[in-house]
Parts: sequence; C-alpha cells; structure tokens
Amino acid sequence: MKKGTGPIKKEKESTIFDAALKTIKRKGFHKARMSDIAKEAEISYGLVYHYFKNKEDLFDAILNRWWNGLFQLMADISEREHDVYKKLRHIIDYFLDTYQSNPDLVNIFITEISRSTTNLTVSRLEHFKKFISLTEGVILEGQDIGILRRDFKARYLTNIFLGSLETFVSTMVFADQKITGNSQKNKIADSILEVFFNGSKIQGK
Amino acid sequence: MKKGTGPIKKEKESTIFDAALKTIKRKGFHKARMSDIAKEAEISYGLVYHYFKNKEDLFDAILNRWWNGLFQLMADISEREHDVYKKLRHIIDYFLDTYQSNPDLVNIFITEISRSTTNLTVSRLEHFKKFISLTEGVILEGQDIGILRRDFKARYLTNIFLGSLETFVSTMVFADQKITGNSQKNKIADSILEVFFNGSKIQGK
Amino acid sequence: MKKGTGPIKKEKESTIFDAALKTIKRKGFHKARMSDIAKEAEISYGLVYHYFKNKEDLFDAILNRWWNGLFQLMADISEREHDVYKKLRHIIDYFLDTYQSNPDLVNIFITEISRSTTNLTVSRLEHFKKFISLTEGVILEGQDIGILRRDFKARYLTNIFLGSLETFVSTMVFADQKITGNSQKNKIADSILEVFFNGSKIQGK
Amino acid sequence: MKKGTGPIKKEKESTIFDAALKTIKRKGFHKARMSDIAKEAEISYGLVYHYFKNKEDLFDAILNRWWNGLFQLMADISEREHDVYKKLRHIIDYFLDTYQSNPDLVNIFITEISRSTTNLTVSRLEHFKKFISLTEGVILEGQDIGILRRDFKARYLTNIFLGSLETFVSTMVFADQKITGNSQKNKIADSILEVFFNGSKIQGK
DNA sequence: TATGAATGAGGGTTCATTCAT
DNA sequence: AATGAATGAACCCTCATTCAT
Repeated sequence: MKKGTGPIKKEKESTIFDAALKTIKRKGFHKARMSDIAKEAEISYGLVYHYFKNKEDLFDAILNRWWNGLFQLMADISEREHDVYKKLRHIIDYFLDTYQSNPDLVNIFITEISRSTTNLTVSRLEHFKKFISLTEGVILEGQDIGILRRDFKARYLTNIFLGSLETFVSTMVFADQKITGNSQKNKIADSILEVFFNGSKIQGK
Repeated sequence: MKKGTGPIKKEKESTIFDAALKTIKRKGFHKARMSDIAKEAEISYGLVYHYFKNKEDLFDAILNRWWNGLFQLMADISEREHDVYKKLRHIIDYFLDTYQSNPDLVNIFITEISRSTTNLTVSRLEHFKKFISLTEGVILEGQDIGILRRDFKARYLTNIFLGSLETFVSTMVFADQKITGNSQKNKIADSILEVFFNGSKIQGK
Repeated sequence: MKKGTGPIKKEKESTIFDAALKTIKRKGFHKARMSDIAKEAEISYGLVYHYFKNKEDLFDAILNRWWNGLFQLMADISEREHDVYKKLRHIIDYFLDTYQSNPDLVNIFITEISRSTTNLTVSRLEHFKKFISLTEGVILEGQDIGILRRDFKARYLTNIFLGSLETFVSTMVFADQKITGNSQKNKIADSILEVFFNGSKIQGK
Repeated sequence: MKKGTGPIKKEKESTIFDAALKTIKRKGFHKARMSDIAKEAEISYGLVYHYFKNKEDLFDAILNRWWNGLFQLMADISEREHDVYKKLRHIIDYFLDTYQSNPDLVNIFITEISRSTTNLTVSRLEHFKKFISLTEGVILEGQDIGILRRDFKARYLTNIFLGSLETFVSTMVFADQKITGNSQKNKIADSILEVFFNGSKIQGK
C-alpha cells in the first residue's frame, strides 16, 4: 500500500547496480553477461529486468552516476569558484575522489567510454562533448585573465589538460593502484597541475 | 606459423588484413563479424580461416603491425639518436606518420587497445608495458642529462608525455581529422613537445 | 471451483474479466500479458491470480461466457420455438446481440477460437462440436418438415449457414463496424437468412 | 565458383520450408519453436537462419507460397476465362487443389491468417484486401452480365461466396478430412456453387 | 484482499568456427 | 585456394507464476 518504501527498493537496485559495476569492470560491458551480474548480486537474473529495462539501460545508469556527479560539480564550480587554478583542481579532485570512493566507476568510465567508440551512442557522445566544452570554458577564462598562454587554442590546452588527467587516472586504474589518503591525492593533483602549468623542463633552463 | 612468407600468399592475406582494419575500425572488434571482414575483402568468409587461425589471431596480426613498427623505431632511436628531445620527437612522429599513412591502424590502437581492458590479454598487456618502459628510459635519460626536472618520478613524466600524445591523437581520430602535410604534422608535434617541456602558463609569469 | 458466487467477489472479478476481454481483443491471447490485463483493470497483477487460477483459466472463463449464453439459447429454442426459420433467426440474433452488447467477446470468439487451432484444447473443441451438432439438429428438422432441400447432407447445409453467419460477423469484427440499432440488426439478419434460404430452400417452394 | 547450383540450395531450403509447414500446422505459429522446425527438418537450428532471416520471414515465405499461387490464378482468370461461373469455380478449385496437394498450407492459411488478427501485419492484411477486391470484381461482373442479383451489394455477395468456401475448407481442415479424388473434389465445388447461385442468382432466371 | 518483488524456464537470434566439396 | 553450408554454444530478454508481507 505504501508507495514511499523507496529505500527498500533502492536497496536491491543498489545491489544490482554495484554488481553491474563490479562485473562490467571485470569483464567489460560486452563480455559481461546479465547472468554474471545477477550471480554477482546473488539474485535471479530475471530480477535485474525488474529494476533495469535492459543491459543498455543498466549501463546508462552507471554512466549517469558518473556524469551527473561531474556536471553537478561543473555547475558548482561555475557558481562558487572564481579562481581558474582552483577550478581545474576541482575537476581533478572529482576524478580522484571518485576513484577513491568508487574505483570501479572510474574504471568503467575510462575503459568503456572515454576511449571506446564501441559503446558510444549519440546521447553518450553528447555528455562527452558537453564536459569538454565546459572545461574549455574554464581554460578560456584562464586565457582571458592572463594566466594561460594564448598562443595555443583553448581547445588544444583543454586536450592537454584532460589528457594528462586521464592518463594519470588510467595508469592507476590499470595498475589497480589505490589512493591511500588525502595527502597522496593532493600530491597527485598538485603534480598534474604543476606540469600542466609549468611544463616538465627544468625551470630556468 | 610464419605469416610473412610467399608474396603470392601475401597478396590475399594483405587484402584480408586491410579489410579487417577497415571493418574493425568501423564497428569495433567485438561487433565486427568475420563475415563483415570477408565481405569487405570480397572473399568468402571461410577463406579468412586459411590465412588467420581465428578472429583473435587476426586481431593480433593488426596489433603486431603497430607494435612491430613502434618497437623497431624504439630500437632505432636507442642506437642512432642521442638527443633526448629528438627521441621524444621521433615517438610522436611514429604516431603521426602512421596516422597519416594508415589512420585505421591508429584508430584501432587508440579505441580497442590503448584504453580498453575488454580486449586486453596478458600478452597484449606486455607490449604496452614494454613500450612504457622504453619511453620511461628516454625520460630518465633526460633527467640524467638535466633537461627534465627531477622532482617528479620518471614514470610520472612518462605518463604526462604519453598522455598528451595520446589525447592529441585521440582527438584527431574521433574527429576523423586528417593530417594534410608535413608542415601540419610538424606543427602538431612541436606543440605537444612545447607544452610538455614548457607548460601552459604564460611564460615569465 | 464455482466462479459466480458472492456479489462482492464478483465485482472485482468482473473488472478483471472485462479488462481481460479488452486486452485479449486488442493483443490476442498469446500476446496479452497478465500484467497488461492487470494494468487495464487498474489492479496489481498478483491479484488476478486470486480470482483466476492462471491465464488459461481466465481465457476459459471468457469462452464460457460465450458458450453458456449460446447453449442457454439453444436450450430455449429447443423448448419454446417451433418454427425452424425463427430458430435459425434466434441463432443469428445471439451473434448480433452479443456483438452489440459485447463486441469484444464476439471478436475473441471469432479470432481466437472459431478458426484458430492454436488455442484449441480438447474441451474447447467439444463446445464447438456440440454447437454444430445442435445447429445441425435444427437444419435436420427443416429438412424433415420440408422447408430445406434434402439433396445435401444436413451437415453440409449447416456449414453453409454457419459459414455465412460467421463471415458476416467476421467482416464487422475486422472492420470494427458497429450495429447502431435494431433496424440495422434486423436487416442484417434478414439478409443472411434470405440468401441462405433462397439457396438452400427446396426449389419451386 | 558456380552460382547457379540453385537446386541443391533449393533442396535444403525446401526441406526446411516443408518442416515449417508441418510444424506450424501442428503447433500454430506462436507455439512452433524454431528448434521444433529444425528438428522436424533434421538439421541444426542455426541452419534455418541460413535460409530464412527469422521466424517471421519463414512465415511470410509460407504465406507467399499461398498468395503467389492465388494471385497467379486470379491473373490467369482475368486474362483467359470469360465465364463468371467458371471464374468462381477456378477460385474454389485453387483452394481444393491446394488442399489436395498441400493440406498443411491450406491449414495454415485458414487457422493462422484467415481469421486470426494475432499474426496480422499491415502487409499481410494487404494481401487479403487485394484478394477480396479481385473476387469482388468477378462478382460485379456477374451482376453486370445479369447472372447475379443486384439487390445486394457486390461486397456482400463476395462475403457470402468466400464465407461458404472458407467454411467448407475449414471443416475439412479441422476434421483432417482428405479429398480422395477429382470426382469428390468436383462434387464439393459444384455444391458450393450450386448453393451460392441458387441463393444469389436473380430469381426466376 | 492486495501488492509487486522474485524466480527461472523458455525461445529467438547471432556468429565464430568447422568441414565437405 | 576457395566456397558457403552446417553446427551449436552463447546470450538477451519475456513473462507466467509464486510468495512474503
């Protein structure tokens, strides 16, 4: 009779979600069978379809978890943070924080979406483009303010920035490397920004 | 067992190879059917099995084309080139030159291998690790010589370098962007190195 | 076992029954899901199983509605009506009246039972045979009395009669054609009998 | 190398076709599994998909066998036969002849198509409408010539005619009754026409 | 009564691979 | 060398039915 028993439903849905995360991370989207996911969640596989329309839908739910968080952050940044350096730092933090709290999610983002055309649908591509555009906005702002060089197009610097970040995260993902604490996280973030801003050349040379 | 024997055999094998390249690029490895490849090559699909043991074998042949060329280059660099800056420049050139002459090959490397765990087997991972190690060797040399900062681990700078490169190439791959001539290629290569060495901050600031 | 017990039970049961009628008419028995029926009835699908043992049972309930009415009529005819022409007219009326009051029921009879072996079980077939036999009895009576030609077997004339009737009704069912009033209904009934008699009546009489 | 080895391919395709005919007749389209059909044909079920795109395609192939024959006949009639009575007789013959040579085909037409909305697609309905239209053309011709009464619409007489025919055939189909020879076939055909004409013929003529 | 979560058998379809010719 | 018929393991998804609450 009660409709607002949300948490109970959410609980099982969450179990399936996590099982999907784990399974897709382990086998990849294509090779992850619905029955694998069900087995991982310790439920019958029919139940998966009770909560998710189909495999694609389950996959999109995972991606949305990632994108919703990221776009929320981008909105927050846009409103509250006025320092370009810190804005970029927040973006990095989102990747690293999520990797700390939910490494499987980051793994899937990197391996199944970030560089794979196979699973790319039009709507998924849109998320990507939107994120790149938003980041480019930050970079442009940096060029306007005068803290980023203007002899390269903003899109180009955006590629460098996101490429460094992604490569870093990828490395951790592939090596199954954990971030053990905030100090390590900060060090990584600082490093990425340091090289992005100042380059790898020995200073002064 | 040898693949590169007679020229007569090679001809048809080459046709299949190119068809596979084109098809896998278009549909991704998983969704590319053997029959699609055969159709692209305008042969019966049974014949593919005369030249390649199975689908995995065909895929590995493609990857080997990439890795063999790259490792050949790394060996050449190691022997003949002594300028670290130029060494890195050669690595970039390999990506860009191959992208010019065989964009499908680069596409597949980027989308199916570079960031996809799905198709990653142990032996394929080995190639990757080896390449990163070799690059790290170059970076280390730069640190030793004193043209690269030592306050970051070599592996870290390697990530930045390869990340920038990969991101650049990815962008071109996804946008289906062509490199029209050597001057454009040089400009791209210069840019990557410039930012890697000097950063994105306005100089002097 | 009894279906038609309490009026309280009946109410909800009736709602489900009507929903089933509507749904099966729209989608066919096979494609009508229990959940479709429940949704149509605006109840949970689990409840359907309180009133009907299973899907087949629900279907049989529908068929029984049809057959019970028809056999009731045949019994009435047998007892009270002595004019063969009018007897046949009563049979036609049952089809047309039911079509007026409950077009879905007639639709289901025509499409799912009358000509479909798919849903035919032994017990369902028995109903059919019984009805044909009873009709044949009327035809035989007509032959005995001398108003129907005897050069064709009664079963044969029965086929013609029921075939005309069924074809007529089918046409209306498929065209979703409504019977707007008694005058139209009478016209249709007259027509069917007119052609049947002027074809099957002893010539010259 | 040879492409025109038609018969060999046709042979197996024909086997599958016949197995489908038999299986669908026995279990109905919906309940006939592809594996049933394959088992009946004594082949692996994968092979069915070599010859037919999917289950619907296989079903359509069966229906086309029926419709192509019938429309061929209608075209022949239109060109060569000028006697309305004989035209109708040819139509009846098509049903009876096909029933003799291929009773399963007629069975499927009757049970799965003629009165079942379940399997009715738009294109399938078109075939039906076309056939009825063509028959109506013959009836109209009969009314024009003056051998069929004009106090009923042509479409109405068409319904009666086709209804009688269909009911007759249905009866045989359901009873699994065989037509043993031409004399029996002729008797049936004569009977249908006799009743149809003596009912629909202009009175007194 | 009433709900809808949970189960799992069933069935359509795909496609890598084998093999007779 | 070459063809494409033949096989069957996989895998997604549906939905009738059961059952705890």
